[in-house]
Amino acid sequence: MVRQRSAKPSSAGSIPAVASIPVPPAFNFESTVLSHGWYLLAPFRWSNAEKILYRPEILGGEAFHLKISGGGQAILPVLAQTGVAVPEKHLPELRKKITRMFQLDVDMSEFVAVARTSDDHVWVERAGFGRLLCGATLFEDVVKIITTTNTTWNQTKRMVQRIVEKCGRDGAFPTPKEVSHFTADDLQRDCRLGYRARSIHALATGIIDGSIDLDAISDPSQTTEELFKSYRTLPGIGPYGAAHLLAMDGRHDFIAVDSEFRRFVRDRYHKGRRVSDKTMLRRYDKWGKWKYLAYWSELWREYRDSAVL
DNA sequence: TTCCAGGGGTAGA
DNA sequence: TCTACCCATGGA
Repeated sequence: MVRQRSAKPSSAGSIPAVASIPVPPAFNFESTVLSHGWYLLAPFRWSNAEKILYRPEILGGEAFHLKISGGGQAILPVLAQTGVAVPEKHLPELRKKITRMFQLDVDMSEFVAVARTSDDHVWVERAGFGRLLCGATLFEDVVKIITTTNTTWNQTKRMVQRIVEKCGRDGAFPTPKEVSHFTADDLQRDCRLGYRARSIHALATGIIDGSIDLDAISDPSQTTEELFKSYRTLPGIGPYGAAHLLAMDGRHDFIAVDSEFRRFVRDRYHKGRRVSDKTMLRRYDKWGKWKYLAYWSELWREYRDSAVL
C-alpha cells in the first residue's frame, strides 16, 4: 500500500497536516458507509449531520477514538478529540484497517460497467454504490454476521453493543483473545446472545488455540467456490454467512439467502406469492459474478426510497 | 400462546 | 442432497 502524507490542514486550521488515505476512482465515502447496516453496529457511530464516521480503534495496543471523514480523493482518519493525525508509527496498521473497512482494494469498475447495461441499475454509478462497509478485521465481521442470524435487526444491534461493552477495551471491538476470556455462558447471559454464544465463543477460542486460522481460511488465492466452502467451516457460519463474508471480500457470486431476500424477491417479482429459493436465485443468474451486488442494489434503493437508510 | 426474525447444526432418509 | 427438528431471544 502506498503511504503518503497530506498537506491538507485540519478543521482547526492551526493544527499540523494529517495523514490521508487515497481512494480508488469514483469512490463515494457516504455511499460506502451507508451501503448496509454495519454503520449502525458498535463500535461504529455515524453522524449524518456531519457526514463523519466515529470509531474507537486499538492501534499498537493503544486506544484511539477515530473521526473518519471522506471527500475528494482521500479518506481522512484523525483523532476525534484533537483533530490531529494518528501517530506516524501506527499508520501502517491504520491504513490496513481502513482499507478493509471501505473495501479500498476492491475493483468496482466491472460491476459499474455491467450496471450501465440495465435500466434499473444505471443509478449505481452516479450514486457511487458498490462497496460494502466492513469491520476492521475478519474476526469482527464473522462475529457480527453470527449476530444477524435468526433474529431481528434490533436484537443484532443490542447483541453487538453488549459484546463491545463486555469484552472490548475503551469502546473498541474486542479481539479474539479478549472474547476468549469469557465462557460461553458468560457471553450468553450478559450479551443476550442466545445459542449464538457457543459459536462466537468457539470462534474466539479456536483462533487463540490455533485450531482456527483466519488467514488460511480467507486466503484470497482460493477460487470463490473454495473460499465459500472455507468460510462455512467457521462455527455459526452457514450458506448465508459465507455468502455475506464473500461479499465483504468483494466477491458477489453467491447471494446470502435470508428472510429479507425472500421477502424482497417475493414482493417485487412474484406479487407476494411464495416461490422456491431456486426460483428466486435464478432471477439473478444473468449477473454472473455480481449476483449479490445486483440484488443488494435493488434492496438498497428500496431502503433508501423508504428512508430506512 | 404462538409465530418468527437478515440461519446453522445435526440426524435420518 | 434434502427434510425435519431444535436451538435462545424478544417483539408482535
